[in-house]
Amino acid sequence: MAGDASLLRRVNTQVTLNALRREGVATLTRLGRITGLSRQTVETVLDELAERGWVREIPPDEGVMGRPARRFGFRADAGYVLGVDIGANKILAALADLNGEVVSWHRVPVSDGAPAPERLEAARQAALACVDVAGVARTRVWAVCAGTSGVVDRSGRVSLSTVLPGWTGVDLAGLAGGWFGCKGLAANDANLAALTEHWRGSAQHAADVVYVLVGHRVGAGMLIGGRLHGGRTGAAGEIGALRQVGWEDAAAELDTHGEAAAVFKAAGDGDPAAARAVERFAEKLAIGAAALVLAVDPDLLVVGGGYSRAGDVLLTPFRRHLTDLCLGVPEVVTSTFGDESVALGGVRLALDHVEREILGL
Amino acid sequence: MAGDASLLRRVNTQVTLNALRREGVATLTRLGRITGLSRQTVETVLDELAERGWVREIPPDEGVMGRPARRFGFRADAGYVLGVDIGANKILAALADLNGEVVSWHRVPVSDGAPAPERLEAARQAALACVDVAGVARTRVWAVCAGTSGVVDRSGRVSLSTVLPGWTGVDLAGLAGGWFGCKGLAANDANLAALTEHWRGSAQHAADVVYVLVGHRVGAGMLIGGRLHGGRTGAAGEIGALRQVGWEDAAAELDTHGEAAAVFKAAGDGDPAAARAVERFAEKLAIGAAALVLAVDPDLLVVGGGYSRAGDVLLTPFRRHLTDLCLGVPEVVTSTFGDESVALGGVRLALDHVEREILGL
DNA sequence: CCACTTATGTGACTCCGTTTCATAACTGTG
DNA sequence: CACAGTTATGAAACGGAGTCACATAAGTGG
Repeated sequence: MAGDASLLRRVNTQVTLNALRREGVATLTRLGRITGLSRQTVETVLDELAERGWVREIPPDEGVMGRPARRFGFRADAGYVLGVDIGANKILAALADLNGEVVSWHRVPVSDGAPAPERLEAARQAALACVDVAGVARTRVWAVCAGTSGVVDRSGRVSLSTVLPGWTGVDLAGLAGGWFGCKGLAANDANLAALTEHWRGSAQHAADVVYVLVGHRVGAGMLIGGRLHGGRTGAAGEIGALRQVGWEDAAAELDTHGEAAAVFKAAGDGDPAAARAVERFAEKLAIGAAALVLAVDPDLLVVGGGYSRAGDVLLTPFRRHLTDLCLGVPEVVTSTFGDESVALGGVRLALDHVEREILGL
Repeated sequence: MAGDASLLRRVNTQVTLNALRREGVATLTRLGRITGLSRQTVETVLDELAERGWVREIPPDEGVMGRPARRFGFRADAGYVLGVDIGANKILAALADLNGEVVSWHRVPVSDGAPAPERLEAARQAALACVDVAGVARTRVWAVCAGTSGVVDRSGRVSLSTVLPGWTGVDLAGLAGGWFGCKGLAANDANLAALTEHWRGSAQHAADVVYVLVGHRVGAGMLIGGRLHGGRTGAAGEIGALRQVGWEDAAAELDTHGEAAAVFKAAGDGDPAAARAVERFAEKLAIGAAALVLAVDPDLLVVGGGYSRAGDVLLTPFRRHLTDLCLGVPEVVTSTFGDESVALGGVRLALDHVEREILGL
């Protein structure tokens, strides 16, 4: 609780490292100015960090006035994190360095009805391949985070899945960690997508975000205070379970009109039957979204998932119904990421873990 | 961002002060053991705090072995905070010291239909009287927090009130601060009640709490991560606004059966008509509660407000319907506080402000 | 009154960070 | 190519904060 002098050093190390991560490469003097520390302090801190492998000294810049300054760079390649989206039809893995820059993608198809062991094996293969083709040693993966549809509890177990066969009860976090002998995490896909939008997408400046994942299945995730909010059992956002909301059959009903993309297209082209179907879908979507909006009153509502590509054809009626149902409607935007958002969210969550647990704080 | 030696002192001062607040009165040696600091450090810190008025030296304990130890006590009476519940029929003010111990209550009735200026004047009078009868100088009130029904935005303005006449648009926080020339805060009543339950009631060990305030009017508040979550506009929890939920008319419908307390009593005594009315009320309540539970998946659901005194007569059907509607139902308990919960929540919120802004951190 | 117990007081010491000033290592210009 | 100008490094002195060890003070209990 209390601190002695070493606390000061820990704090300043953290501050310096963060500054360097933002800068990429920086001289001692510059880091001193940024952090408010003296050059000497920054120097000893960086020498320590270099010894521990977090930071690397880089040859001085040439052709500038004055004595060449010692330069340091954050070793983003000291470790890696992996995000894996385990979906109904595909598995997508993303390997990123400690700056969160993705260095390798790997996608494999998987069948809708694949039993859990087959899906898990495919995920494992994809994860390993993603790392191997990047030429990264498997031991340098420090954390893995899997994302999937369904309810994922705090420990990373799938406690309920209605779409993937045999998926309920799978200990995703444990298994994913086992692939690389590192920390394993798991979370709901909509939650991870929300995290991605907050990290690099359209929700960057919002603290409280509701993300509605609209596709063949409809789900929702949320961020409260900039942090993922899963709730007691990981089921936060599962408003679709409420009969009065009817998310369960909204997509199913739309499907009766044909391929979803085609229905949206037809509606956009003025086909009245398709327009009515989209209208009904938008209304059902809006009821659930309204319940979430009224419950948490977010700064922003992000609509993502495959069907969000329909754009205004879906969004316009959706906004209209939402305005009808809510007191004050937050800004509604579409996701800026496609189907990489879940894997990227996994990268972000794994990175959060690494920053907290390994970089210390 | 970065810190020099004085940061260390600030941290350790904070730690020591917190320890002393928990202990009430403690010797230097004991504080040293608790905080992990050396006796010397604790001593200089406490001498500083004594000089600044936060802490007072207390005559040594007698009749114990060894050399008498210097003892210090937190000066809980250095400042005070005030919580004011501005309700439809009453105004209740609570004055508390810096330990949160209430030293004075003051209650005044107010008419249902009183216009805003009259209600505000009554609140002001109650607040001042509450302080005056306690013999506390008005200048020693460091923060005031008002609680009221309706939507209260971040700045403490009532942005929407459907029950109190002329209430929409009132700058409660500003006015309340003006009464004592100190910081003024304002929040929704259900939110404050939730805070009280988390502070001293049945929600002490829950991080995410939904509080449903059940009375003539039904409202909800919530805590996320132990902190009040108001949302963008302060409307978080206002699920009653959704037609599909029907909280608006739930209470109104119950009222057609007579005085609510009497209806609950009759239902408990086996009157079938009353039982049906309660059943319908419980169901409507449960639909909204289920929406909140599914949205945020809290650790705990607290049922409070006047009608919660009905106990199991209401709670049993409520729980049944909730179980029907939700995936996994959280623990459901009744509030441990009566109608003081809102004023107490005001005390807590004001205290939070004082701790953050004045005690520093 | 003396042994025992417990807390205080003091001085030396360590860490960490800052300031200051001299010095080093470049660029570019006459 | 020497020299002014610029920018960074290196070293030493210093001060704040915390710790440790040990001597000393002020009680209690027989």
